[in-house]
Amino acid sequence: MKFNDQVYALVRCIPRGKVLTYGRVAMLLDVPRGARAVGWALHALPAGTDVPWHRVINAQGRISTRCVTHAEERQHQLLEAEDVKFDKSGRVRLEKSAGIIWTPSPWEVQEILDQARQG
DNA sequence: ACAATGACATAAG
DNA sequence: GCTTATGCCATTG
Repeated sequence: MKFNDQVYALVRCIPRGKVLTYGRVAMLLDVPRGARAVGWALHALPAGTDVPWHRVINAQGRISTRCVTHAEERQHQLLEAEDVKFDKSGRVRLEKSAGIIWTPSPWEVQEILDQARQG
């Protein structure tokens, strides 16, 4: 599964203190409308995975985990541990000035995708 | 190949 | 701001 591997590889490369939206991940994977697929990939992750899935949120800066029980609190805690500021409504500021969105360089993304492709 | 599902995104009310 | 409806992509039966 290239797509899943790419998603995992990309998410793994998200630096601490930064987050990424499903749509953004899909964009980096050359699938601008593949946000759902990204969510599916993260959903397929095991419990003790080394992928920082908590750094992936929806476009509204909110936690979308609906199937996973209590994953919301989990993400909130994990992100707080990463110095990620939350709004009063429990949302993350995805403003450009906030700099919370991880914006990797094209070559970096290319490298990551290439690595995922190799296995 | 078709139909159904899902940790999404966007537009309209 | 929240709910409803539509579109999108990958996976599964």
